[in-house]
Amino acid sequence: MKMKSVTSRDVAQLAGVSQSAVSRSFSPNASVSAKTRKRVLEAARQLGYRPNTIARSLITRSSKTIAVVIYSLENPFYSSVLERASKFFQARGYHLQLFVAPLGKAFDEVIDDILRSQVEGVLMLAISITRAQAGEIAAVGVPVVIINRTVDYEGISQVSCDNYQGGYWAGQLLAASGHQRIAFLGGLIGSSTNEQRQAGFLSALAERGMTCHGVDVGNYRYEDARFATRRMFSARQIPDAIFAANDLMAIAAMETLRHELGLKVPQDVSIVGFDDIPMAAWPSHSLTTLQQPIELMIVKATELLLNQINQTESRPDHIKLPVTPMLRNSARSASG
Amino acid sequence: MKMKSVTSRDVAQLAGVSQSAVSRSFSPNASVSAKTRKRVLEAARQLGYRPNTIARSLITRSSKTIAVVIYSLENPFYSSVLERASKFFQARGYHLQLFVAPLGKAFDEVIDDILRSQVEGVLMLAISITRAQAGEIAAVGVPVVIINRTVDYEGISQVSCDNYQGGYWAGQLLAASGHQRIAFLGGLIGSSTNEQRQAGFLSALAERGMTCHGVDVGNYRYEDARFATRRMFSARQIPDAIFAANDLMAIAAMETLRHELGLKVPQDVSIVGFDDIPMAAWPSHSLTTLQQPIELMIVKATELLLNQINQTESRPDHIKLPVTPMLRNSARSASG
DNA sequence: TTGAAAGCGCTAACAA
DNA sequence: TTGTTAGCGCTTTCAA
Repeated sequence: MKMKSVTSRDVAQLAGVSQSAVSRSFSPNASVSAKTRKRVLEAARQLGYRPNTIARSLITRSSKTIAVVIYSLENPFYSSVLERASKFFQARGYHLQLFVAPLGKAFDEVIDDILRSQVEGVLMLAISITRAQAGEIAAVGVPVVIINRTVDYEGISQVSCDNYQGGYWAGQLLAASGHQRIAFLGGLIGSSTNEQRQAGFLSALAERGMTCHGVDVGNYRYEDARFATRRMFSARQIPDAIFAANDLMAIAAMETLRHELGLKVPQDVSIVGFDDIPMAAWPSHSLTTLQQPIELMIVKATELLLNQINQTESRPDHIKLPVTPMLRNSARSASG
Repeated sequence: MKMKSVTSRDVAQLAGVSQSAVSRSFSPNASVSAKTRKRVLEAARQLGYRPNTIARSLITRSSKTIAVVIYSLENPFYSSVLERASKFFQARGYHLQLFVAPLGKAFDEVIDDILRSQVEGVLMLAISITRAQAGEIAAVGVPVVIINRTVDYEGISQVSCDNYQGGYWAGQLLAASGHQRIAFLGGLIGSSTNEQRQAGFLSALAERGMTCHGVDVGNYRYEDARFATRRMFSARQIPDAIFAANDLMAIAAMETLRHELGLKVPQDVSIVGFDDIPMAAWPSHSLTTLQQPIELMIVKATELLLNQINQTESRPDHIKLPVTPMLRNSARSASG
């Protein structure tokens, strides 16, 4: 659908000025007389002229575009992050280019794609990347901030919450309230968040001389977590508490226990989640969980990115933010 | 963060060929000898060269970018739509530029912004636009498809489900099962989906000689719907059924009734929603609802957009897809 | 098949 | 403050 497309030249002609006068009239602080600018803007209006961002980007070498890479939007936590990041960047005059990361090596092509599109920064949400991939991006000099994943590569900024501390708190809560068989419902295997949450959790148990009753994997997804729950509760010795590595899985476990296995939460089984998605606060679930400081994470991540883009204090950084326990009713606090 | 940035000229020099040979080597079907291309690609690899998409766009006048405009991601239905649309376009070599539409007249600026960025198409998700705004976009000649909103402007394609039919089905179900005081929990006032769902609903009631017991507004949002529910149930005569214009509000109503007002669903109050978001199928909610054919909507919308972009059969079109009733347990089917 | 040359629409020196 | 000029990095004629 190509149209004639009005150019600054057309406007210049109509306004009876030079083409650069038109350009200047559309630059916030360029030296143009008010009179010229007025004439130009009027001519532009008449012709329906709009500066071509692409041509501008080519010459200024700044696309004012940030790539946001996300794995999936199934988890409302990341919809929320995406929405806020989007508003944040828009307010600062940046465009967002959305990439849904495919699995496997197709991801390399996405990286290539991103790099070709001349974005000024990359924001990755819960995307695990390899050192090689990190290096490839860094070589081009595009600032990257990863939210909720740790990558073993300096030169890439990271923002996450204190996953270890969160896991530790969950373990401590469940152990202290007399649970005997505490299980872990894990997220994506090998993801840093999952490992850190699990490590904190295990260490809290260990401090009380306890070990984890069992581990299964739900890949941070609802359906997978339901299967995992069924497996866990088909054993002879069933857990009396579950720490799930995110809320979506915690709720999946809760639903399965209550509506499929006839168990009561928290009377028979306590459940603790992670994230504090909106559904965790829905009364039906009333999930005890660890709240991630989503707003603060966005602010930090975007600041980091923008600072690197604008060279002000451009060192990459690793930021770890505190989590907030949300005590609701899915885990009993005192018990026999 | 500007880098030296390797250009095709650098590659040409290293490979000992002309700059245009480099360009050709990166075009799928250009006439280059295998030998030349190999030499070029090798030189490119050595230098870490990647074709600059912006420069390419400028000359080919095709940005391979689609703007997606969304109002909010609070409703998982639209996260889901966004995720699928994103995958769909990525698979076809398009980039997605995400715009979260602000309210009020700031939206005009977003439109302007979109138009300046030379996108090849615009996909709007549940965005209400005025005739004036539609005209502005159409004047530039950028194809637009709106999902889930009707706009009174030919030249803009629309894809939605049969909202009227869905509302009608809900009204019929509730009326036929003996409910006496059926209320409507509305979405965004003035939105076409809301009006159509309500109209279908009312007409089903009217056919049975019934009228709507009451109407309140939840703006398609969870919290607003909770307030609306409290208002509805503080009246002397409380409803014995609610049709909510989307699932998020239906669940909000259900939560409020069960956990705040001590009413049973569906025994005391039946609830029907619209959308069939994942949470509707969660056993706790088990929400009877109308499923929108989300996959099909995306396919149709993206096809429409791509066809218009590529001039093949380029007429704008209005597509209305059928909804599927999902009978779960939030509405009783027979009653006294 | 290849290279030279002409721009895409704009910004940014540089003079005037 | 203005116009002229030279490109940004690429694709695409046009000849060779």
